[in-house]
Amino acid sequence: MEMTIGKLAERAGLAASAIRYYEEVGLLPPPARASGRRVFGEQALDRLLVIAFAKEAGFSLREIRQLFDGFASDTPAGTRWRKLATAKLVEVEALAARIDTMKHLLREALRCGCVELDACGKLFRARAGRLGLGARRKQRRSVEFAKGML
Amino acid sequence: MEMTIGKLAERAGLAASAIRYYEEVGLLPPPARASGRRVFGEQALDRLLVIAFAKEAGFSLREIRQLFDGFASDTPAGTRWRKLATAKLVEVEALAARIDTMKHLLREALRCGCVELDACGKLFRARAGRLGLGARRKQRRSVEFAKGML
DNA sequence: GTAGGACTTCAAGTACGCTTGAAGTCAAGG
DNA sequence: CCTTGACTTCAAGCGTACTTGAAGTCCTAC
Repeated sequence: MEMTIGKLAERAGLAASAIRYYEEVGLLPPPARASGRRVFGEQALDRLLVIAFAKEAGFSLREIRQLFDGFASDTPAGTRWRKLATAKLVEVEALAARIDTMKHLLREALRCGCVELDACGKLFRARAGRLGLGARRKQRRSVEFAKGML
Repeated sequence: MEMTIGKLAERAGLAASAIRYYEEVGLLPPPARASGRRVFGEQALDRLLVIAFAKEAGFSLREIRQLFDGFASDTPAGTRWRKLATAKLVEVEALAARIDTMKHLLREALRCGCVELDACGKLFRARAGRLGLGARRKQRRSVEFAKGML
């Protein structure tokens, strides 16, 4: 029933350091201690499972905390997290569109017979507008979780 | 024909600091100087267009440099970059699948009537295996460019 | 001659999700 | 008693793609 951080880490498939980190950022409630060491119950594992699920679904740790906060002090009951999930779904769909663009670009590039680098550049000149070049669109990175790939 | 970094930045839709950064990491050849200041020709803009295209297609700056290196010392001619692009296409398709999973998870979550947080955790217990939980899959992040979202 | 604006360099900061290292503590086993 | 192993804390590091700030230089215009 009760376990040390090592056991919990093993069962959750995480590193112990990750669990400490989750605690530090408020994703996991501070567990009981036995002579300094953390002692976790089964609900800690449940929590980690929910976190894993949310991560899989595309939520950042910060967002997951908001999700959890939404559970606690809620209006009707489960309205807040539903809002967040819906918003995330929109983000994910936008991301899917983005991925689709990538696929098209890659296939297009593979079809073109570019051999020389700077020739390609000249090629792009003609249709630079399509890439938003010169448009100086301001970096609004509202899609928090996709940072690595914008 | 010749321009300062400010003009180039404006035409490319980038910040001047970004251009300096590209030069620093070897994406842009060091331009000529006039009393200390960088002086760029039109090909610099071409280069930036190619870089923008590659970024759009999902390549990291490091990968773009490899792409460029491939152009220089090549075997048949344009074989190396084609290899990289093909590999990237595979990565992107994997990513698309990942996004699809996210969509499914989100929709599933929205369908479920979870009201209490820890109840959800118990729910997940039953099918934890599906998430790879407890499997301790080692973080092999070969999909360099998608880091922000794993 | 001097103010302004655009440029220069270099170091450090940003966000995210952890990991790693150093130094110390604790209980059990030989 | 002393080693071993698992734990503790705290600080710093990693990787990506830049941005920001400080301090200095340079040309032009007034």
